[in-house]
Amino acid sequence: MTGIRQLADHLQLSIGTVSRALNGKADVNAQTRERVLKAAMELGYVPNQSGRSLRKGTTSTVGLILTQGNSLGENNDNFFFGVIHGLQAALKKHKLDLVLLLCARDEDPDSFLQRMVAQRIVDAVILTATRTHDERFDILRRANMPFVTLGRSDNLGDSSWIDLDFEGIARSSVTRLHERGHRRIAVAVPNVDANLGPLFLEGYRQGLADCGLPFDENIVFHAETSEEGGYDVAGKVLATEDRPTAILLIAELMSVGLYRRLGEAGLAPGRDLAVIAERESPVGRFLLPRLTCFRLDLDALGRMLGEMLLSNLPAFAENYRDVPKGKIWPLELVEGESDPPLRVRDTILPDG
Amino acid sequence: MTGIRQLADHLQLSIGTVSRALNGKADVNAQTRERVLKAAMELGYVPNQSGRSLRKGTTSTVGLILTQGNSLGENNDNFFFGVIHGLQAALKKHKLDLVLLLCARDEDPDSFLQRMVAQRIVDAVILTATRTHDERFDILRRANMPFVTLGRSDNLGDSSWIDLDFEGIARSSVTRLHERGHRRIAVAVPNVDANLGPLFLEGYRQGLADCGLPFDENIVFHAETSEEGGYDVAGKVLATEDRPTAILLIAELMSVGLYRRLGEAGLAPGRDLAVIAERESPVGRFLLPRLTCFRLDLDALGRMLGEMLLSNLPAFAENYRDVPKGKIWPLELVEGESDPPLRVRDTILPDG
DNA sequence: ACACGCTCCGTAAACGTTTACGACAATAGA
DNA sequence: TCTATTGTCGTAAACGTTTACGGAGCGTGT
Repeated sequence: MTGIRQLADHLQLSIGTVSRALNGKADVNAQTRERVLKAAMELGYVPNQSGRSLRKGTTSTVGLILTQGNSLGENNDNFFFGVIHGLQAALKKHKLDLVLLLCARDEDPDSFLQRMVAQRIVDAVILTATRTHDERFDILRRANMPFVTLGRSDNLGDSSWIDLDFEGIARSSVTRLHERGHRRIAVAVPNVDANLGPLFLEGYRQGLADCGLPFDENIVFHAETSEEGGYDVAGKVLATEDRPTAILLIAELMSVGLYRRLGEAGLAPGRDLAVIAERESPVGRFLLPRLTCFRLDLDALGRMLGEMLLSNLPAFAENYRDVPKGKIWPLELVEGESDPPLRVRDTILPDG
Repeated sequence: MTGIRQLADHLQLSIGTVSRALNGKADVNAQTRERVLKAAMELGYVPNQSGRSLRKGTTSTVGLILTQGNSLGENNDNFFFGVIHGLQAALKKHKLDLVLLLCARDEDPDSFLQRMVAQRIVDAVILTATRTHDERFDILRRANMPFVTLGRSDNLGDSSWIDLDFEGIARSSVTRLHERGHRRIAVAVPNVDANLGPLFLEGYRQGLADCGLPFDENIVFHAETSEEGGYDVAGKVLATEDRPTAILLIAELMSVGLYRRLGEAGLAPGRDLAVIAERESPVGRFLLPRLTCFRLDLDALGRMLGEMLLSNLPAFAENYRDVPKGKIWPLELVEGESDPPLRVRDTILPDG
């Protein structure tokens, strides 16, 4: 274990000078700085993080809080790793490291967060899987811990956030399906307290209103945002009287279970039930028929999330003045074959 | 921010006594300990991690190293979160925290690890996605950093490890398919340097030998362990002369792409090509036909991984003497409908 | 010759803990 | 009564850094 002490001894310098040389301070001779840098490289010296952060009062790491079961692991997994890539890129510019803090399944997310911030193991955090009303914001504000969120909430205050345009995609999906001849469109939303559920539903209602279609809560289904949830929803759809001809899924993974359930009933996705899902994924791309869904630039989203965070850190804020406080992230339709125009069967469609 | 100083002042005690009280040392009056604990709770005091770990020389956190693209994110995601659950349970008993350290896509995994261990931000690490020959072991040993690996390698030395029984499942899969009438069985292995590829292939060869079947490298396919990889493999299978009647997949996600490609060709998985995949997943469970695959107790695996790690930490080793050094983790067949007995078509099968 | 500024470097304090050590009182043993 | 022991607590050093401060050396301008 080579510390700054050993390095200084080896160089016949004081540790103060060595430290200043390594940290790029001005008052050190260019030549000796070279010597120090070279020796540090040779001896494999890396500053001890505990000592450094104790003195500086800052750890140079930010934490991405993941709550298992609600945001990751069970269902929408690959989403985060796309975001993380952009996030790391943004943080890297200022030599900030990212660590993932995973709340255990049996631990309360709020007290987990409390523990993490009190320990001061990170300088800032990124929150995901926001609830409609989220107490974690208060915890962070009390602890004076900078943060941004991926997801909105009703008590966000003036904190920074990014969220997907759930209203927009639900609304435009309804319109699209309407244009394709569908008059009875179902929707599947999560059965847990996640903020995106109400938003998606709101867009759905707006879309119905746009098209002059009635809202019927009998075809609003609540389910897990997983394959299993999709399977269950499909079962309910099949059991519905006046069966819908199309459905909007809040999570693309649901389509897998839905496809299966339809197949068991001898029905074909697309032909017998049009499907549009919230987000593009490798699974949806390789289903048959290919899933119609929405795409977003995960990398760019992650980068902006990182920049938002930086704009909240006093040390870097000056470089990020033009970063917005909040952002509704746009998604782009990816046409699959899962929502073809409604086939006219034995009768002419009522209004067209 | 309330530190131990404020706590001590508030209690009219010295910080030494307060610290000893909080840490459960013997030489402190039971009554004053109560007072301290109560006050700490009220003031919301949590020891500063930097100060604590600087003094103790230990951080009470272990790091799970994830290398994007190779182990997580792109493909086999939900696997890790099952393991992590058990892992956290094991570590929690000794108040150790788990952080996930995610190597950025554009960073070299080796230097990333080097940086992480040198900073001493964690006391120990868990390695995943082991390569056939993995230099990271040397890095860790040089740095005196305890570690365990999820996956074997040829230079493991006497380090602790757990790995899935890739040979076993490949071998038994071949036997199973042979019993069901298949004589020409293909296999798909990863196209990157991951240790599991050769192991899977070895089991495959053993299985062929057991059944008296010839090995034909024309039906050994190398591909990404993803949906896309499965799609590609299916294309190659279809283009093979003397087409195989069954295939073994190293990753369950490949089945999605494979199913699609078969569907495009008007063929049905199971009926026209029997499929067995390495691991159970929600996706496989809801495909049609349901995937035949192998199940393992992820939670138990994670727990054992945690215990192995603890047995390598001097502070806890005594409690974990009976933990083995290495373990080949067993998997159990889950029968789906993707590998039915081979239909006899116009001819009787050669040998029965 | 003197004052002054500049460059470069060493000194030492500080960050928040833990812990070895010693001090003191009270108790027990003789 | 004297000594030894035990229980409880305060003191201060230590962990590895960073950084405010001061000082030595040297050149420059007057």
